[in-house]
Amino acid sequence: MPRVGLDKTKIIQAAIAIANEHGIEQVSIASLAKNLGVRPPSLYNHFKSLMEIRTQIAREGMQRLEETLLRSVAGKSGEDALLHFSKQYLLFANDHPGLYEATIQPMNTPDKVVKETSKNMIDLLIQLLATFSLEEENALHLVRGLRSIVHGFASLQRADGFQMNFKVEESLLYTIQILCKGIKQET
Amino acid sequence: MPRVGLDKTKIIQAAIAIANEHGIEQVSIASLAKNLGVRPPSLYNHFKSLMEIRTQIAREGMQRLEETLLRSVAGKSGEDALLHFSKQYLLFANDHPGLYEATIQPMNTPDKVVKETSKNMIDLLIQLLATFSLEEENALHLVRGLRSIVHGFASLQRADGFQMNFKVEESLLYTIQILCKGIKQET
DNA sequence: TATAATAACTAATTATATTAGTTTTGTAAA
DNA sequence: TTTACAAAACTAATATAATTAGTTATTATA
Repeated sequence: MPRVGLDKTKIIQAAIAIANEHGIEQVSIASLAKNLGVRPPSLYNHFKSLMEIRTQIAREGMQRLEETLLRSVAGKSGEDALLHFSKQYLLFANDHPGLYEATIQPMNTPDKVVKETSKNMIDLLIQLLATFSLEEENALHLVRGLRSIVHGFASLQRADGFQMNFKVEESLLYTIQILCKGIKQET
Repeated sequence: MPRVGLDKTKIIQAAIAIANEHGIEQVSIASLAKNLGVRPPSLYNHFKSLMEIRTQIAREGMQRLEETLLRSVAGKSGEDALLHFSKQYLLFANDHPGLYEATIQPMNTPDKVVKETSKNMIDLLIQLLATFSLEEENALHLVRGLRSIVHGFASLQRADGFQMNFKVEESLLYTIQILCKGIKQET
């Protein structure tokens, strides 16, 4: 019975690797145990349940995404900021598909940390829109619109909903540009 | 052993009901059997696997959604058509949450019928954008943008991603209006 | 060195999908 | 009307999953 030396961090890292390679639904106690060279019940020394592991993945995902987005708009404003925000959002979903997947699913399962990080991202978008000096209610409408656009692109892209042959990133940025044209006209 | 008189239609109807009430992930051989008053293996006389049942739900969902959308834009064009399209898309996702959920998931699982119906919806959006006489490449960008918007609103709404207190439908329609403002300026 | 915490284990429970093989029912032909 | 057959529904069994209870052994520390 040679001790493997597991801890929460190693388990979550393995879980994220599985999620990114094979999808979040492939993260199971069984697959994790096999990957870590351990029997399934051993994982219960570190986590209470599979759901707790999934929630932890979601937290990590949200936090890394938030950091990425914050970095993407540092020192930028207006349309420029929105374009960089959107581009990095899409890239993140592309580079860490399982992690991104995990961040969406558990909006059902209300985890405090996940929800709070999500709220931070909304606040960030509100800040980015501030440059356009919209009426408050309209700004909130557009925050939803922007979230929908980036999330929509991220998930439809992953789902291969876009079967056309030219770049998805271009489409996203073009859409944001057109939206900004409309916003500028509005104010 | 009194025969219950199951058939594919009744099974799928029960599955859709479960999906709409409790989510697509709650549609299982076990839950279906219980609902239909039958032992789990009996369902295999009608479907090869659970996946086949889920695929069938997705097909139904896509077909009903397509019909809804076609009806929503009959006799309309331009911005008006886009607004009605979007509104009905969101309503559909709202009224048939499980059915809508089913239509998204299996973009991974490539089912011919589902993909074809999906393509029809893209073609419909292309038609709707025709009024704006955009360059072809830009029109394709915006088709993706529009799909992302409606899908983004539908899924974020469902996931309770929108915790603010005013109407989601308004936000969607406002976003579409702003986008149209931008489109008109583009051409 | 002895002890206490705990990592990892085995064994067992419950729930799931699925397969094989059996019984029974309904229908259609003799 | 009877017979025969296709198929609906069943029982029994297998495989895999999550989880719990209880055991053993390792490691850190007192």
